[in-house]
Amino acid sequence: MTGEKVTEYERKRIENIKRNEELLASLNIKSKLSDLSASSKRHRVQAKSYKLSPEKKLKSETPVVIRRSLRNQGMKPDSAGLKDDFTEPPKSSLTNLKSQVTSNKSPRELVPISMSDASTCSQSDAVLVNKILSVCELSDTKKANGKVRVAIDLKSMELEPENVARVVPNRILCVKFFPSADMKMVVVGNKFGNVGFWNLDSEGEEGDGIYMYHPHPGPVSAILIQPFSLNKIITSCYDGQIRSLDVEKQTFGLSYTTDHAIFSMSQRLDDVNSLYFGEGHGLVRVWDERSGKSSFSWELHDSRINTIDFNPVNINMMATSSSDGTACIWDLRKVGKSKPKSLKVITRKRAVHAAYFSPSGSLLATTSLDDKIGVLSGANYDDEFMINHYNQTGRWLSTFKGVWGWDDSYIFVGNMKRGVDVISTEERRLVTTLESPNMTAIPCRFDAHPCKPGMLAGATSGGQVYVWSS
DNA sequence: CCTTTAATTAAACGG
DNA sequence: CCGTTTCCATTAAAGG
Repeated sequence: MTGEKVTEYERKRIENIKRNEELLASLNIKSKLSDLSASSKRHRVQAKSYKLSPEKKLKSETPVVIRRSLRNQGMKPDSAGLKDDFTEPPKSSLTNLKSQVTSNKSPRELVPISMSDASTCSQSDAVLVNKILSVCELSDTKKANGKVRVAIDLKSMELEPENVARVVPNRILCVKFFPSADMKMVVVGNKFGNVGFWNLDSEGEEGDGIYMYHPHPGPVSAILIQPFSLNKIITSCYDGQIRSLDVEKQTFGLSYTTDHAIFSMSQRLDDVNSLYFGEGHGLVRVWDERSGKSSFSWELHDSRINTIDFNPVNINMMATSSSDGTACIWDLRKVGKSKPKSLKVITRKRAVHAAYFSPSGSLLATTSLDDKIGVLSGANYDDEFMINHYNQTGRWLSTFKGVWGWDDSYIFVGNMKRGVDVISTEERRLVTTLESPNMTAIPCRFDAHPCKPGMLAGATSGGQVYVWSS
């Protein structure tokens, strides 16, 4: 699509600007170090009251180039990530200047990064590590990580003030609950490559339950958590990396790297060793984690793939949504050298940003920039009804993606008036909007807690997370 | 055709 | 409280 080329140009331009900025930042980084480290402590203290944040942004010295403070990007004062898709790597002066003030690894480097190196908070994260590992060590009989499928009462859903927090700075692109009923913990990824953890069960514990790391140099596009190995958290990045956090080893390992952006990632329930991700301008790649090889790659779209999802019941069925204006359902039963068989193509007027199967697998919800949410149903997904829904989030907000709740009844999607619209598939209309004075910004990305009915996390473009609960 | 510009938009920050 | 800054979306329209 022509839009893609504009984006490419834009990216290139921004990269150059960023590079200049990095150079300037390096020149006077020493004078800023004290300020940066001093204020990084305050960040956590104020994390739950974003409005009163005392953080000071580093004042820009020149109005021409776009400048962002390292702290504003959630980075340690000495770490910096550079991407070089379009030009030669910045050698010489910049590299040397940086090496004078840092011995830390850049998140761009193709090696594992330890959690402590990636941590952006001064406080110890031992409580977080212990929490995750202790739930992992529960005996199988005590474990409660089964996915629930129940009807919920929308009226019971509320947003308590203590379930609001700023977990990371800036724009959140993805949010995910740990798939365990023994935990109320969300993980988010933001535009700067930060991965933030928020333990909502941190009552009586030290700190506020919020921990932040910087394992990626760019936007985090997806988060996967293995239901049966909760200590393994996989993240993908626009800068072409997939990292796998092993909480036991306390390292963000590097699973895959490419020059192309990774916009989406998913996993089949029956195969935890394969990652499916959308790479570049329409490629779906299947990566075998154990062999470290790409088992398949298919050119399925003409533009970026925004979501990949698997039918929870018919496990060979995969749905993709793309900025080429289509959403597709694929049959993965016969994948040899050729592409999977296309079972269904939905064509929309504009980019499609999500296509998710319902919990029973019999419905497919699509969200498109053409201001419609579509629901496919029927034996071959031949029936479709559309709901008008304003999806123009503009430049500063992540796009809306309608997600399913705990059964096939409802789809949850953000709206531009700081509410969560709820669409009933039974009534085929918008039935209610979740609103709360505690929701002071627009929630764009959602995740329903797989084991706790009524618990829904909404994430904003300002780094906040709202956890609604019954 | 391809390339480039402008306009749009919400929220955090700071004076 | 209000003006400034954000700048990895997206599209339409203008320009070559």
